[in-house]
Amino acid sequence: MNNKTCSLQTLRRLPYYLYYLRNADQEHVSAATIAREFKLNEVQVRKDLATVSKTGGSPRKGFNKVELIRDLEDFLGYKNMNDAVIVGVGHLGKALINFKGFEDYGINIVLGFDKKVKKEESIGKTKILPMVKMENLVERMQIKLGILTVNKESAQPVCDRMIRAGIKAIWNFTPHMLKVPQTVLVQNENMATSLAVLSQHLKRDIQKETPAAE
Amino acid sequence: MNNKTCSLQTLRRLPYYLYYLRNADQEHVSAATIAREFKLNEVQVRKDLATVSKTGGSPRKGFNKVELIRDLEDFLGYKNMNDAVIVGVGHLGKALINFKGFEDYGINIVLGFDKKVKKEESIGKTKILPMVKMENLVERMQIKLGILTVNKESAQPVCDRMIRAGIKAIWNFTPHMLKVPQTVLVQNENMATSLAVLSQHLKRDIQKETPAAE
DNA sequence: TAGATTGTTAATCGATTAACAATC
DNA sequence: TAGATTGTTAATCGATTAACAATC
Repeated sequence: MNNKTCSLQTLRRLPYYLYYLRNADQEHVSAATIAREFKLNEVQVRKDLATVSKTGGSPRKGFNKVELIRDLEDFLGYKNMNDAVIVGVGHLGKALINFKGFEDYGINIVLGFDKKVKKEESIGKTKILPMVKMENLVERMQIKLGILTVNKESAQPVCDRMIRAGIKAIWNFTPHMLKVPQTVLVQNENMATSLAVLSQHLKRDIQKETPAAE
Repeated sequence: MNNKTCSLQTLRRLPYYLYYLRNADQEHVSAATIAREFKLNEVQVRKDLATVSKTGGSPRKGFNKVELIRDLEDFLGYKNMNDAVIVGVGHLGKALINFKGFEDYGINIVLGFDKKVKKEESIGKTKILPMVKMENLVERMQIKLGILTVNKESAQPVCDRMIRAGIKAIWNFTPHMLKVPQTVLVQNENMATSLAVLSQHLKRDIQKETPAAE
């Protein structure tokens, strides 16, 4: 069992490695190759891999791809599927439900809830139910992961309800900064953050024409 | 004109401050208040604000809300709207086009392109056109920002076409690691990264029941 | 005035990078 | 064997936090 911890930075890089490995066709992959692919420092990748790999790599060859994939999946907890519910089935909610590929990340959206839904609907294999059914089902099915795609006005009240029902981790797509107890983790997927980086680049772009001397 | 630069970390925090201020109703806001709201260190917020604020805050009162909002918007480049195109109008693309609120971040999605679209369609005010029209229009309208929501197989080729047409910043929603020239910025919106943090929390959760002694 | 708050300089902390020995 | 590659210890770098003087 791999119980090592790693820094948040490392944790964020790991899915990239995993994606690369899953699409690679060599039998062995070296840290140097991965570093080149993602324009990262070689030592950094080596350290990252050292924390997740159980067998370690071999000099001259690198890491066995299949083993390393397994170790990454295990470390990231992708092995035992996490059931998730999604609350707020608007455009974004629908897009997430339709997104093929969550399974690759150990996520299984089992149910959706929306206040506008009056009686059971379906999107693919996912059932969409009225909000009133939420607490009961989350509790009974012992679901720990909630995806929040309601509008910002409903964000906090809906979040509170999810937590009361037993949700332990919330993937928050609203711009609202949720107030939660310490035991609950909120992962903000904040568009504004990315946009800030992009606008900044576009803004500076004009000035970059004349690079600073020395 | 505010040409100061700031660290990437700071840049990422700024949109949060802006959101908070836009929804605040006091006339003055102190760094301490903001720090409390986002559970950040007070000095950190003070420093962040110091880099963007032109007039600075006043002792005892804090920052004038309206001025600070203006300074943040200016610093982030939200003042002069960035026109953007979106390529790939599937579920996610549609969700982004329908997302009200990009205007708050200085982004204006003017056109969408999709290979499945044969003749002009519309989603709200946004026109969706066939892929073949892309290069020509991006070039003529001098659009610098592209949102990439195609499937991973098309990601690189479509990205190349966008760059050839003059796109300088790409908001990449595909899991593919795009290869781009140095002058082009790619901002990855990678679901896998967030999911890694969430799964990790859920996985560790079980072990946390018994906290380590000392 | 007193004290809340700003802005800044110095200390700390953590993550990245460099250097290098170990190994197949 | 030689050398590519791993894994680790030490040095560097940058960001966060602490301490404090300035000010309304």
